[in-house]
Amino acid sequence: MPNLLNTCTSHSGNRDFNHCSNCRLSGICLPLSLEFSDIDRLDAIVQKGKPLQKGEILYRSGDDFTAIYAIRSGAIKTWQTSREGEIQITGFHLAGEVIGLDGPATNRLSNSAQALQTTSVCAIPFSKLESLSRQVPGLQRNLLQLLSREITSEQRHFGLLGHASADTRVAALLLSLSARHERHNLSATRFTLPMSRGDMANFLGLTLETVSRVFSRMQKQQVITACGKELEILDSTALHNLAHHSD
Amino acid sequence: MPNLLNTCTSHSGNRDFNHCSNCRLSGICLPLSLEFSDIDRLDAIVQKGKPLQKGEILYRSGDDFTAIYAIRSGAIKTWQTSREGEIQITGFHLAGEVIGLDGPATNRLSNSAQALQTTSVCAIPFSKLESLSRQVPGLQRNLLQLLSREITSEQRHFGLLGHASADTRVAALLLSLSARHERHNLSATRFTLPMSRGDMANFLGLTLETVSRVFSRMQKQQVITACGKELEILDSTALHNLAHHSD
DNA sequence: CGCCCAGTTGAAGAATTTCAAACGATGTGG
DNA sequence: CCACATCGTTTGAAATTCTTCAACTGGGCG
Repeated sequence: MPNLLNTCTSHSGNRDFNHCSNCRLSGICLPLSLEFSDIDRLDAIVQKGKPLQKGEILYRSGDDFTAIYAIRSGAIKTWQTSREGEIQITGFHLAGEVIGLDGPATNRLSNSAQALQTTSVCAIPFSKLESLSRQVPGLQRNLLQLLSREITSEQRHFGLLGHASADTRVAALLLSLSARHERHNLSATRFTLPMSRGDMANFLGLTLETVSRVFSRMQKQQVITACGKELEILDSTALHNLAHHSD
Repeated sequence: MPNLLNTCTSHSGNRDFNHCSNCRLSGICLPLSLEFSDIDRLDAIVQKGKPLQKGEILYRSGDDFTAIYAIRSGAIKTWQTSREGEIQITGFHLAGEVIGLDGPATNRLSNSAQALQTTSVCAIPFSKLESLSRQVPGLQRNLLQLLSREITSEQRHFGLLGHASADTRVAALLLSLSARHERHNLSATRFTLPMSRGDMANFLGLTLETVSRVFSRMQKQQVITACGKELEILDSTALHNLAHHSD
């Protein structure tokens, strides 16, 4: 399918989608509730690169931290590797979300990031963002909020990983994806999963087989329909019940 | 035991411990590598309260977010409550660590915080900190670093919760506490656990009984000695091996 | 055409949880 | 001062859930 958000990349008009002020994600991205003039200043430091192809690596664990990345379209997975080489997926990130927030900790990225499908991102050089946010309080606030949200969303994930059944974990992930689609006025009940079963499993602290079995069970119970990565949520109430640790 | 850090609270001398510049935690706390004059400006907004007693609540989930808290001494646990009322402990925090970083996300605290022992904290009003950090780039950097470190440390916890055995989880927690004691030039091999077995279990995504069994096993294998909350690490190599998922 | 990859399904196994009982320390009231 | 209740912890045995190992399927692609 064509990447609508990027059809304007080539021409130089001022009113194309290639500026924060016209980006349809400005309502949920870093520019949120900034003045127009401030958005333009942010816009000036943001670098729009060419789209990443599926499988392309955006950055690797250990890379110098220079920028954070706002996802314009597509999907990215981030992960860490333990000393023993085991990987742990730390998140799936969709349009409007910002990644690289682990960088300021040590000035090196601790996660790696890879496109799960064709994905375009805005790179926001961090030192420039830092100095701009010193001058634009609203931007400073948004930046801190971004980091803090990452903290709370990870903490919410603790609950899943710590105390939830396999059904609950899978249901929670599906609902989270669903909700994030809805924010973009996309269908909350029908969408395609950007990641493999194995990725879901890793993220959820399960095995691939368990995730597959949960999918089968949910289909048998008419809660979802899954054909490969195409997902339809048939009974969102039931899914919510599952996500909240009932049986 | 007397709380040395607070013996000076009453008199008004300039060179007591009641200022960031003289706090023995300044090497790991927010003032890290700031100029003296800037530390004084930070100092001016920091509020040192009276110590919390064991069990006292510092803040509750849902409270308005007004300040972050630096722990001067003692220990604090933070947790969240799910919709169903299940609690998930999100962290144990020792001297030199900062909590409340979940606040900026929504301007309400999503965690609750409770003292696990007598604990004194500095409250740092966030709006003042925000404006001061606009003027002091080093402070802005430290603040962002603080949030980012929280993100990475939580991500590291994912690995444990997702893919580690009970032994590994417990070993990792003990080593984490040990390392944090060492930073304060306290014994890395002998200290008292501030939290209950149940708290450890909850944090690690296990049951109280499992944690207890792991403790027993580790004692049988001469890796640790645990008498109630008094812990001694006998074989730190073995503990490290356990923490890295071997058997 | 045949290989490979992602996913599904089955059966056996392992680890943790659950349920239950008992312990020691601490604190309270008779 | 002792009996009794409580709390945090330990330990045992059974139950459960998830994992592991293995075989099989179907689509995509050289």
